[in-house]
Amino acid sequence: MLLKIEFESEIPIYIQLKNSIIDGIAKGELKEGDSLPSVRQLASDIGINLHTVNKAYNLLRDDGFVIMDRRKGAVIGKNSSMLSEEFKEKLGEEIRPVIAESYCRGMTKEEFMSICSKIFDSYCKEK
Amino acid sequence: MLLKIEFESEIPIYIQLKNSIIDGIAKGELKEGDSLPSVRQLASDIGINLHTVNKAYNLLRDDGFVIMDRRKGAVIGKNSSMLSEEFKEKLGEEIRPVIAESYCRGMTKEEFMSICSKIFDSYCKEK
Amino acid sequence: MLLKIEFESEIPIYIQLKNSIIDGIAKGELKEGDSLPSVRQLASDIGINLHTVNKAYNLLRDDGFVIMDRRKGAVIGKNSSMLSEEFKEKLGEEIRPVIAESYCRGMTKEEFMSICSKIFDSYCKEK
Amino acid sequence: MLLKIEFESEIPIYIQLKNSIIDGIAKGELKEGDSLPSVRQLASDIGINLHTVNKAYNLLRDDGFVIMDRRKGAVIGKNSSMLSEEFKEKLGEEIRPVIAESYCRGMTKEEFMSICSKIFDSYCKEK
DNA sequence: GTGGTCTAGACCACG
DNA sequence: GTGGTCTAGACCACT
Repeated sequence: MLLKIEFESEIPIYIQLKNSIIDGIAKGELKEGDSLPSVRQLASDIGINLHTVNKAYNLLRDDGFVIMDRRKGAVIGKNSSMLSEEFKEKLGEEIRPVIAESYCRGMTKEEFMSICSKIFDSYCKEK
Repeated sequence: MLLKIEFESEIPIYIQLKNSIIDGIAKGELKEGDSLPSVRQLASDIGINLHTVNKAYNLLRDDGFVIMDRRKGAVIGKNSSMLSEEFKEKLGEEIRPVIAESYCRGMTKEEFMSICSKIFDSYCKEK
Repeated sequence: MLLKIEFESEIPIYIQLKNSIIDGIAKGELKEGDSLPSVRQLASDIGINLHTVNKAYNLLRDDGFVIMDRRKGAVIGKNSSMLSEEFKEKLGEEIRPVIAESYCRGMTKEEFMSICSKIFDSYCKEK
Repeated sequence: MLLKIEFESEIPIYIQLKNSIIDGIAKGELKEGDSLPSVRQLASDIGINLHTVNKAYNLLRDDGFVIMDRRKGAVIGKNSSMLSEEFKEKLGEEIRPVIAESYCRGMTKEEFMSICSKIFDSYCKEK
């Protein structure tokens, strides 16, 4: 699996890293039981700080995507029953301003839905 | 129009403010030509620093939502033809990780689309 | 002569006004001896403050483009021998950063000179 | 590279700073990949506030001259394909009043073009 | 009165 | 140590 980090981006590296791994899980490239590279390994591979990788891993652990094992390091957990009401609320708050801006800029509902649909399909089909 | 700012939020105040105003435009509460409160007025109303308001206004100006009129201060601009390819790209990059996480957490495409649809309708119908 | 003022511009109105009048002189629309509208007249025509017009007129007077006559108001002066070394210096300082940026952005000398040439011709020919 | 700031000038410090850096790029003193001093460093060197430096850096970033690297701070970006139509328009509007005034003051086209030519060459030759 | 500029100092997120 | 955010208060240019 290939990790792309944009150091120029305004998005923090540890968030990009977290998103990349979730993206990998969504695409099926990372499956339950797969182990992630060690913090040190990944940090030196990408050329970033240890703390940065650590922070990403911890976030993934907090969200249930990853389980930290003392021997095996970080392994992908079983992603089930993670669809809490809390997440749905957070989701709504997150996409609301995006939708508002899209609407203001003149995007039709159809176009917006179409874009979402394509992205969603890019995960569903490959699995 | 009522502006809600959550000071405890991790989202910067000036971003919340910007989003609130775009939300107001999307809802039709703010229309082309309407003038916004002065930076000082709004700052004291909300209880924040005027520079924070200023930053939000400048971002809105850069995005074309607001025009700084030398006589009237900040007024809502005409939101037309702002649907650039650049924005669509940014939009895709912004929602992709949100969709990836939703998918990983077990959300179906139908459910996700339904949530988006409701939010979109909350703007469309009131217009 | 038609005066265009952009209230949304970042350029102060009194500067725009001054530039417009100089533009009119350059185009030959305003000639020596022509009288400008009264401060009150022009202010109400454009819909701006008296002080703003006054400021523009005073600048034009300071630069020798206009002479303030107690009876006739502001009249266009004779624009000759105003090519001081001081002005040439100021000119150089003013266009240097413009040229630097143009060059950095990849504009060739030919293209830049061509643009200048066309603008210059727009004044020369009409006279 | 030496930065000259005139505190008595009517031109805002952050604009002078921005122009100085673009000037440095044009002269070839600053090349792609070179990193700029940190905002704090530069601010204390020049003797101004760090926010003023920050504003200049952010403008340069918005214009594509500089990239904010999360690890290395501000670095000079690749200045290519920045010659948009938008810039050409802005350029024309910016130099038009300068040319108009020069013409009114009796400057010949040849003299004006000669001044521009010399300034342009001062950048070209050193590259 | 408006926004724009500059200063000063604080805290935080990031790496 | 980096830039980002926020506050506070000052002065100025513009209208």
